[in-house]
Amino acid sequence: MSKYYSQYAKAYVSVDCIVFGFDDNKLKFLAGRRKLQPGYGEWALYGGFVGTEESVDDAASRVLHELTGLKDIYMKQVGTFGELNRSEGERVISVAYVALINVKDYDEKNLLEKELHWVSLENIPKMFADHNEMVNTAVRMLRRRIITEPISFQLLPEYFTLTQLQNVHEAVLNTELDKRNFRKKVKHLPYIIKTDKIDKLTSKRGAALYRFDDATTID
Amino acid sequence: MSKYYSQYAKAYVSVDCIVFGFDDNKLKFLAGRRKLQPGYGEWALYGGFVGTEESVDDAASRVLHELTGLKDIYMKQVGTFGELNRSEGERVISVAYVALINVKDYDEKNLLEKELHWVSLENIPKMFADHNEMVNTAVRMLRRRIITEPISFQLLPEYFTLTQLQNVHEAVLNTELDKRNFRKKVKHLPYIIKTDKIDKLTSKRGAALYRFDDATTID
DNA sequence: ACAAAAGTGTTGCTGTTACACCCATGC
DNA sequence: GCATGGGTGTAACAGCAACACTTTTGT
Repeated sequence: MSKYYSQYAKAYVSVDCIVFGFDDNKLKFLAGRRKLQPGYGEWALYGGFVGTEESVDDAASRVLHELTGLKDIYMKQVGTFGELNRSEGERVISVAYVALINVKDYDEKNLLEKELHWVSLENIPKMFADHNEMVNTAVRMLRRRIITEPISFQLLPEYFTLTQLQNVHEAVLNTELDKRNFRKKVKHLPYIIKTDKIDKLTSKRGAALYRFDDATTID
Repeated sequence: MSKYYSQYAKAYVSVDCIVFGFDDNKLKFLAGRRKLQPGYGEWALYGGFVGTEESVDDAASRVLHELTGLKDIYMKQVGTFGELNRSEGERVISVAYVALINVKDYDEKNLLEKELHWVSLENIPKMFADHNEMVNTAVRMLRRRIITEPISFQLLPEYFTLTQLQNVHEAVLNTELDKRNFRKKVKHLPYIIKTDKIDKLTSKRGAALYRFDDATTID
């Protein structure tokens, strides 16, 4: 292996994950107390360093798996944060990733073991370094995407009611939506499929359960 | 300076620039022949390494200035490319940036000195490493942005005709647009201002010149 | 019986598309 | 006078927003 670039400086490259979940009709994300210096004990996103034998995207997948126990979850690059002062001591450049999960799939044991919390968007604490900025960018990205791309169901279980789906949209967009208009729009979406299952838990009358259809998303 | 993370590996971090210009009614970008190993002589985007005393965004600004001689040009992060095999020899992670310039502001001397070319989107050569992917991502981003954000004028001189503006949109979106509908829409945009100047160069009758108004973009 | 959530249509408005001709000027 | 690009309006249409009541059933 020749060293073509040896006259330049290297930097640590890390990934930080904004994992969104939908719970209690609120959009929340996972954050914990930092276990490393610098910033030990501060609120922070869960992250990790990019290893020598993995791509940056693979590192994000790995870290997301460590964090959630889940595989193949929705994940997108948010952006790269490379200010000089973002981490004292050593130069660290961080690539932020957003992920969407169904909180029911998340093993609560992880919260205790890793001392993580679901943080509601209304109560975001001051976080380590530029992590607040990462979260803000991720939220903006999610808001843009949820109206143009089929991703909202990623925050729900396999089978969901239209009311739940609407609640997700309302929580993400931080607005109220008209029930009839919302349902009308959903009817035209090819990838939201009505099933013959009925949910009897959340209402006395019972609500039809829908599911997402992967097959119709190839466009 | 303590070394908190010393057990992890570092990587070279570079920036690569996709500089778009509009010329001959076509959308083009700057590319040249690579001057470094690996990949010497291959078609490549212009790039550079992130220095120890600059942020990643600052590095992109600096590289864009080297490349174009221009300051304060429109610039956005496209994404970070961190596959293992993207550059042989050493691990290099690259952050791609897109920039928009008015080709008339570009000093043609640079083309010769740096052996650069304006490459039309229709004739993109096979490029070094993942640079083709970077360009594709940048084009997709530009197409999305041009319909939602006031950026098209960045590709034009300070004063421009509506026909020129329409040509920019057509070149970026790779579609034909209806002249009357286009002009109707532009009339409603608060940041495109009609001036009393008239362009007599491109038509016998003369066309009204418009300009972009920064003040009305604060929303 | 009543509380609680599910479900359902219509109307007006707004923005988008499709479409064809006259205007001013340089040559 | 004619070729060249500049400039303009209208009608159909689609998508979006506003709006209130009935249904089902567990308690």
